[in-house]
Amino acid sequence: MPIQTYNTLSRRKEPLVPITSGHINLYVCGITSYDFCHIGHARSALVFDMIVRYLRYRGYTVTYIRNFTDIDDKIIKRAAEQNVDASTLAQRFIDEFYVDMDRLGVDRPTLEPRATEHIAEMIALIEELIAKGLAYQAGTDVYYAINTFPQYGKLSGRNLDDMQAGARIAINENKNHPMDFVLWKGSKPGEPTWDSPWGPGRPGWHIECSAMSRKYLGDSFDIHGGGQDLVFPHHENEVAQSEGASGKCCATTWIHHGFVTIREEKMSKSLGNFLTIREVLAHYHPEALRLFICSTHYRNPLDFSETAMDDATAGLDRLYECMAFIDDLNKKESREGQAAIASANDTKKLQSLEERFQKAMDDDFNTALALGILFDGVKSINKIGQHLPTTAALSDLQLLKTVGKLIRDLAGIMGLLRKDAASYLLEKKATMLEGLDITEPEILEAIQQRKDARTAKDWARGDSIRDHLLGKGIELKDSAQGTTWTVKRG
RNA sequence: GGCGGCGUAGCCAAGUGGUAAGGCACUGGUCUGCAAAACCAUGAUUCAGCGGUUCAAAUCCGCUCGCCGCCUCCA
Repeated sequence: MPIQTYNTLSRRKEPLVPITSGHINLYVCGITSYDFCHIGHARSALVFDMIVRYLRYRGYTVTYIRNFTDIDDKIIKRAAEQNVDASTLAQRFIDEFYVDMDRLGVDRPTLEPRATEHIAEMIALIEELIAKGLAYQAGTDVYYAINTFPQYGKLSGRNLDDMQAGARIAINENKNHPMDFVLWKGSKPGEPTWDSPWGPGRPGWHIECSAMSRKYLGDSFDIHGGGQDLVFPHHENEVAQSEGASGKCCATTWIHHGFVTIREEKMSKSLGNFLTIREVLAHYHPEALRLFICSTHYRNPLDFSETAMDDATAGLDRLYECMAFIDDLNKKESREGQAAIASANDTKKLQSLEERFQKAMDDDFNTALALGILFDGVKSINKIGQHLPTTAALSDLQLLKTVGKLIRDLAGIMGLLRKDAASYLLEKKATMLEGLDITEPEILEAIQQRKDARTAKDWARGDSIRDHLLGKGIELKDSAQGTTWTVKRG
């Protein structure tokens, strides 16, 4: 049973059948680099990072191309405001983008081409379109004549008549048809320019992706991805350009992810209600953001809130605590003949975990369900761990360790559990401690005092020390191995 | 006006014809001197509402209500 993916083009789930067996060519529209990235950009990067990792886990080799738009109106405008040139501004925010991606642990794509490095390819493509009668020059601009592409609208599911009824399109005297879009714009004084057969100018937004996807992946490739807002006009126009030029289907499958909202409202630059990745990471662990993003299906809207991030953090802690328990099993004594604790039901559940995970992910990358399966595994592990005797059965230990490693590997596809569990918990403790009015030596001192009091069976004094710590945000846990402490959540 | 999506327990969220995963929160129990953590148990006779198809519907069809996105730069 092949992986099923929802295809925007056909509006349904379809089996993913690569053009070249065993290999997936993927092109994703990346950022326009003129500002810090917000968590909507993070969703895009994380969703496709997950998809690529899953495809590789399933045995495909993947060529993953993600571009940078490093020349565009917004970049020019922002650069002018800041009195720097456009390329300097673009480079600065590409650098900042990498800072964010590295903190999120996003793997680098195979190639990250930039628009400004592919001007020649774009010019060649525009010439090809003109030669085929699909584009025309008007003054110093070149436009795509959408009337020449009968299938225009097939990706976004709309037709020209409907769109004109909306009539939110500014009239441009140069265009033959109001919906024609620009392939090349003649430049105004002071703007970055490149020479072209139509005079000095710069490329329109859509042409870069057609030129670069074609250069690196060929006329036809497997998956083209991006945010839902790119469906129209960006991807619709890409289809017109690429398929107009090649006469072939450009991408078999189109994958579009949903938006991040804040207070149920789409987060966007124009609304000014966006949160940058670094603002979020100042308060939350990168993996908590990843877990949050994987907690719903990639096509659904996702509402960002403190509560949601706290929930995600609690879930991540639960996963790591389980991993820490598994790691500690190495110190545990075992014996071959010891009766096993694991019930038949739990054993069965744990043994089928990978199969269930795959089934969930094969169904259009259902990370929400996949996470549920991992948590279910954690529950079974904890249950067995709860009843493990001092000298455990070898079979129990083997089962726990095997499944623990499996959960870690599978969670890794979503970018989770990539840290050493003990380090994660220690770091977390240290970070949380920073915000509190107490230091670790003070806590350890208090624990020692309480221990002395308890040894003397002075429960009242022991409890008062514990309550005092709790008042400072420190929770104690007594166990056979001694007393440990954690920072109270919330 | 056109196109598309969504509405499942207090919150988040799977489930697209066979009798409601998982997480967070809450409550009771086990454990503990008392706690905490963990575990166990409990929670929707029900999936926005109303009708219809079916032996069977959260899942299919119709209508109603509510919310959201795209149609303009946008992940």
